[in-house]
Amino acid sequence: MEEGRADRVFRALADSTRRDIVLRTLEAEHSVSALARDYPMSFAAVQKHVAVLEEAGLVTKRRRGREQLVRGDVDTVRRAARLLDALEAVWRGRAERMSEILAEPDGGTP
Amino acid sequence: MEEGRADRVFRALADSTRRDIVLRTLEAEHSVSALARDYPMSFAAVQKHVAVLEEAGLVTKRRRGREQLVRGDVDTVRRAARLLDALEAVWRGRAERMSEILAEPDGGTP
DNA sequence: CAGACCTACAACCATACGGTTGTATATGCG
DNA sequence: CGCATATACAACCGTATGGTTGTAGGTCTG
Repeated sequence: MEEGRADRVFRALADSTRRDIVLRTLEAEHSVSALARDYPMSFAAVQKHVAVLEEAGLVTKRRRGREQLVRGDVDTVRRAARLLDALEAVWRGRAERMSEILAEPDGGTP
Repeated sequence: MEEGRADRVFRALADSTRRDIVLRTLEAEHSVSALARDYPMSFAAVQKHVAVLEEAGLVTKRRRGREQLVRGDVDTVRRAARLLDALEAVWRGRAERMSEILAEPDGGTP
C-alpha cells in the first residue's frame, strides 16, 4: 500500500458510521439514500462519508438510473489488513530474536 | 474491539510517522527522544504522536531512569487486523450467497 | 410537462488535529 | 551542587474534519 493511501484508508476507517457503511456495502449494494436512512444525520453528511470512503478506495459507486449504488471494495480492506499483519510479523521477529538470545545466553556465534 | 476504541486505533494508524513509531517499537523498545531523533519535527510533536498511540493502546511506556521506553503493543494491532478480517468475512458471505444464487437459478428451496 | 426523488456541491460553523515554542520538573553525572 | 538530558505540558496557530442548511441538476413517473 502506497504511503498516502494508507493514511486515507485508516483515516476513513476511524469512524463508526463509515465502518458500518463499509460493512453494509460489503454485504450488498446500497444506494446512498438507502444508506442514509439508517443514520441519525443528514443525507449530505452520509454523502460526505461515502465520498471519504470512495476517496480511500474502500467503496466504489455505479449508477443505476437516478440512484448511485455503493459497493464495498474488499481488496482495499485486505491491503489494510495485510499492513497490520506486516506489523505483527515485525513483532514476531523481535520475539524470535529474543528467543535466540534467551536460548544462547553464553554469547556470540562460534 | 469496543466502539470508540476502534476509532482511536484507526485514527492513530492514519499517520505515517505514527505507523513508523509502532513499527520501530514492535521491533524493540526505544526512548521517546531516541524515536524523535529520526523525524523532521520537534521533540514535542513526536511526544504527542506517542501520546496518541498510547491513548489508542498501540504502545505502552515504562520508565527507565530519566527516560521513558516505548514498546509497541501487538495485541492492539491484532485486534485491529481481526476487525478487518471480519469485514472481509462479511464480503465472503456475500460471495457465498451469490454463488448459491448462481448455482440455483431456478428459484426457491422446495 | 410537472412533480417527486436521488444526488451533487457550496457555504458555513464548531471542534479536533498536527505542528510550533516556551516553561517546568525529574534524573544522571562530574 | 550545578549542569545537561529526558520528559511533560500548556498556549498558540493554521488547516482539516464532521456536521448543518441551501441550491441546483438529472431521472423516473403520472
